[in-house]
Amino acid sequence: MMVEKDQDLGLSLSLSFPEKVMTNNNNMIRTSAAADCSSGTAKLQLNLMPTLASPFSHLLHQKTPWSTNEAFPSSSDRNLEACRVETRTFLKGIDVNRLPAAAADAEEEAGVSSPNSTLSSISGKRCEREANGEDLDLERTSSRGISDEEDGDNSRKKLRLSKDQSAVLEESFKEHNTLNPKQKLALAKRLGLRPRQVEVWFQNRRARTKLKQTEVDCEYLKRCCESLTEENRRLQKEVQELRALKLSPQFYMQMTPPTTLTMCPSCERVAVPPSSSAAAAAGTPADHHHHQHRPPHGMVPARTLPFNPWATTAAAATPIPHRPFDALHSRS
DNA sequence: TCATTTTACTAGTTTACATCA
DNA sequence: CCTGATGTAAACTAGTAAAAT
Repeated sequence: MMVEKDQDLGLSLSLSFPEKVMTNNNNMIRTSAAADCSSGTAKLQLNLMPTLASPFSHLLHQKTPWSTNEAFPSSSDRNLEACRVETRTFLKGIDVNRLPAAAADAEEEAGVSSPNSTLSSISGKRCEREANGEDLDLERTSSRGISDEEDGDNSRKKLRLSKDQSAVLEESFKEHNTLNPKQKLALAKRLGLRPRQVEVWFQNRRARTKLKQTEVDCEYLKRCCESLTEENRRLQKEVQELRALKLSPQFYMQMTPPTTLTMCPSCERVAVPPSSSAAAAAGTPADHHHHQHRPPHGMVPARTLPFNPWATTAAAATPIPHRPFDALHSRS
């Protein structure tokens, strides 16, 4: 899990989306997530890859848990559904999805690759193609694999795919989430489906994939937002406390103005200017270390105070905590 | 180079079907 | 057993972008 490292998210989070994720049709779905889809949306298991700049940019072709049959949607649901379909099929004694061989061959011979231009399509730009009434009739009959009397009404029958058909389609989808015309025809022939059905299945499958991805992305961004909000809250509080301390006269009298402070980039200790006699007498960082700590060029101290609460002394050799505020707390 | 057509896709919707209370 | 609500998947529609003509 990437988001469990909240402290990493705090300041160095990069929320970049994959390039063209929503614009390039071909690449769009290739973004994927390693989500545990067996749990739907509630238990999204973010497997967001920390090595990538964007957690959303891993490819679908990578084997993700939920791109497999058993994980998407859920193994139980799918198996259950498959069992249902199988039972139905068995009871009916005929697989209604099976396309009559002649029809399948006819469609294959047509060699049409376009979804909407396929004669198999009753949808899409159908009206433009309705001139081919003969082929449409063939389509209508063969697509349902049912008798002509049922074909009379305009209600479209939705025929669930069998377990085997779904499995093969899933397998194929794992290999490539889009199909070229040849693959589509081959798959349709193998499964006894119309190419249009195979195509629709892939379209819907891509849509489901994307939906899942969106859910994962949403979850991730939500967590990022929470983390950043928390960090922001913490920093605001810190600022407030620092301001309060700064306004306190007691503190103010003891404190060297921040402009006189410098921090050694190598040891991250705060140094006082060498002009400070008190600091020099106390054996200040200047002599604990390999080089002189001076205020940055052009930074003239507004005033020199005898005691610098932030400066380390030789006696107190412990490194100053990274945050001055923490140092102040530890002193009190 | 520009206009038109074709192709392949997406997002959103509809519909049929299964399940469950 | 019936019925309505609900979820899911197959199928559809409208639209877009890119390639082809």
